[in-house]
Amino acid sequence: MKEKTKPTWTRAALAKAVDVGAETLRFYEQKGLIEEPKRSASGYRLYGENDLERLQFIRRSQGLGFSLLDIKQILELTKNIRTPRKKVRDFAEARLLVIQQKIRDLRAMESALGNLVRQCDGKGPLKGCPIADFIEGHNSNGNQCHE
Amino acid sequence: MKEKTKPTWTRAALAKAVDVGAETLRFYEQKGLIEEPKRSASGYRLYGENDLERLQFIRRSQGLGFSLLDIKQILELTKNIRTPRKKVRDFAEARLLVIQQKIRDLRAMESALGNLVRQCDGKGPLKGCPIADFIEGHNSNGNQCHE
DNA sequence: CTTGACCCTGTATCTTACTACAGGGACTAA
DNA sequence: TTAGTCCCTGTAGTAAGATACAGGGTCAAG
Repeated sequence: MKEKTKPTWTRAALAKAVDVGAETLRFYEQKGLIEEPKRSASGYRLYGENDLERLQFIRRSQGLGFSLLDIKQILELTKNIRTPRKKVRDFAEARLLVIQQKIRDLRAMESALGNLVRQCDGKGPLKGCPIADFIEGHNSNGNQCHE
Repeated sequence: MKEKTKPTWTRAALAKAVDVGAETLRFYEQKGLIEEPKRSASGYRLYGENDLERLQFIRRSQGLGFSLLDIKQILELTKNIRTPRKKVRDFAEARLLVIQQKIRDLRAMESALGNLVRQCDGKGPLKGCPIADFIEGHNSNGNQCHE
């Protein structure tokens, strides 16, 4: 419990630092995604380093397609040192499967679009259309494609 | 323009086949994501194979984090054989960048969670906590973790 | 020839994740 | 001391993506 001079932010300052709206911080607080911050004498919220980190985690996780509820659960699980080991492990394993499936799906789409970009280079007729293939569920039939 | 006996579905049947609610089909139709289907004499919607495929594409794309608007745009682009080549290519290229970034982010999370699963195997103390690392923005400091 | 499952239209409601007031207090700079 | 810009609380509104409901027509089985 060392007590070095922790930097603090006001609401708008923290919001700016993590690139969210100031109101969003109040919203996250209501939803239990961030802790209730300390207050100044006049009742202003005063945020610390930990709030900054937590918010950055929230935004990164959202970017990966997790809902605020998902994020809340993983934060609750991991913030508590007393959480049983197995619970954290099971949660992480379940998430891992979801993530791995997403990666597989994205790679399929990447490959389909990558082919399109390579083949649709703007000249000559096409042999097949990877987008059309993808739309039709990865059946590789040589359709006509974009003139 | 061959006219083989195309299978048709009613609204509920198609909805079941692609695992969405029946009302969702009407919603997608309103939003222009699927074409207005043919109607029976009494006004019932009659869907065909192409509707099935399109809906499967929509659901896959949604699973990859694309909005209905994104999906509508790519469908509109690709359905029209007359779409200029360059437009399709540019769109695909932009999408490709987004997809590749998502894959990178997901892999970072996969790796963090994968480490957690391997290290938090339920026995002994931990050297570090990959979830905590991820929360703190990939700084690898050896924190305590879940007892 | 009725019952029950489906269909039609139009509109209303719900969830998630914000975003925007309204009405008032606090702090800073001139 | 008076703007101007922040802050407070509570509540209302928005956009996306469905999902439900009201009031009625259709159709196949028994």
